[in-house]
Amino acid sequence: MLDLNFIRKHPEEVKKAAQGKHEKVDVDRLLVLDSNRRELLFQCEQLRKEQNEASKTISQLKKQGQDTSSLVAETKVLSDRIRDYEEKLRALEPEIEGILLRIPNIPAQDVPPGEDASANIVVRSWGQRRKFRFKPKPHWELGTALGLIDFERGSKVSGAAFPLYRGLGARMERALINFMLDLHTKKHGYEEVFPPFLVNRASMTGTGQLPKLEEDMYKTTEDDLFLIPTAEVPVTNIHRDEILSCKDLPLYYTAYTACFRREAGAYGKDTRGIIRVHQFDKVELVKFVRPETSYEELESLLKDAEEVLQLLGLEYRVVKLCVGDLSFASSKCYDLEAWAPGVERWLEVSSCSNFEDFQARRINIRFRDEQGKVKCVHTLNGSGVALPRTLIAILEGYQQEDGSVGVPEALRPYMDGLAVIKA
RNA sequence: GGAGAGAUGCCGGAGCGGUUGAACGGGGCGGUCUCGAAAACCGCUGUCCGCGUAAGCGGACCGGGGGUUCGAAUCCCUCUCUCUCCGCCA
Repeated sequence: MLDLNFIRKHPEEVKKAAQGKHEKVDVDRLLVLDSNRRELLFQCEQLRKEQNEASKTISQLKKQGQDTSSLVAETKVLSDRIRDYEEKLRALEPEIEGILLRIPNIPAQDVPPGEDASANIVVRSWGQRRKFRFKPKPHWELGTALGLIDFERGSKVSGAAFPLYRGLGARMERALINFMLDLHTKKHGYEEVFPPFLVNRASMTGTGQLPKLEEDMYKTTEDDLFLIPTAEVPVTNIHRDEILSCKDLPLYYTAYTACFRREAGAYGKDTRGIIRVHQFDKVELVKFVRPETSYEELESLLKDAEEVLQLLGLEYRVVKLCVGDLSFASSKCYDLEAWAPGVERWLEVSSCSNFEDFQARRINIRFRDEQGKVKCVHTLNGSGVALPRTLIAILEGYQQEDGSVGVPEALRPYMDGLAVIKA
């Protein structure tokens, strides 16, 4: 959510940002409603003042044993008028709130212009392209042949795009999770948290998934709980409605969670393998920081995620998203894409964003600075990293001509020293 | 799932429907004292919104939302959460 004050002062900037992100919002309508609201509020508060004074007088008169009936009658009229105003205000607020919640965050200065992913900029690349002397297979062939992934039984149990990992496949999944959590907690200084996988509506709205993406979420209608599409939701909401001490900042959290996505708009896309699935594992990084440090913090968060891929020996590139590809809530975002030689594609395994104060304002996370002033924190998050596509990059990248797959050195301690997965 | 109790400021904890933004205690901050510290004493200790360049003025807030009333932290309804007991259960 943007600061209403800021929108009042810079409506054109807000409109431009919304347009750049392909969001339709009626900023002019908001400004009209807002000015109506303020007018009503002022009137209402004047009346309340009168009412407060009258009440005080009544109280005093009663103590003196005097008759108050005429003043009470007068104040009754006042009270009714106040009620009128309150009703008008109450009628106005949902629409204001509604528009406000649908206005996207403003891209940072250095975010490149552009309509879609084709305008994104590759900032850097890491690793060497491996030369194969045979045609590398896609992961679904490798995974099935080695008994790591059972697609048929997964869909029997739950449906399409619910892979069942088994044997060393399941083991490698767990190895990856542990490896990443250990790296982020022991080397990068994050606190490990294990949050609930179902969250309430307030949390979903807080981080911006609602109201926009409701149809993309699994939900339990009975209890109005949502299955988290990312750990960002529960972890960022840890500090909802809190005022932190400046001594607490910065806060770094890392969390493993399963993630659930209906992928409602994506039917028919990436149907094979585990590129796009309804349930997947992810290790997430979340930061709460002082505003003036958030862009440095974004760079270091990105590096923390990159290190995962480096230690796994995976070729990847860092992509800076253009305005048109930037998500609703973020000011600036880098994607990490790992190379998958079997499907011959760059796969997005991480997305690292700075939201500035957009989420913090929406969910009320602030801090008290050294002068005692209360300000919004800046929030950041990034995947560190998402598992299925990382697993793809490993299986396809480490495959041998005989159909076996090498285990990245960094994972071996988590897999009883196993170096090769053979049929 | 059944029965009951509760939710107040940074924390603990009061609060006959009428100067209660809220007693009292603790913590924190500032000051006096001290070479320094402790102790003691004094003062301060909220957030949001509106108007205003500011000082300031006004309004709201005692879990959330409604209601009764001239007036609600206090009464009523409802929701959420916490606790105790019973049942069920990984």
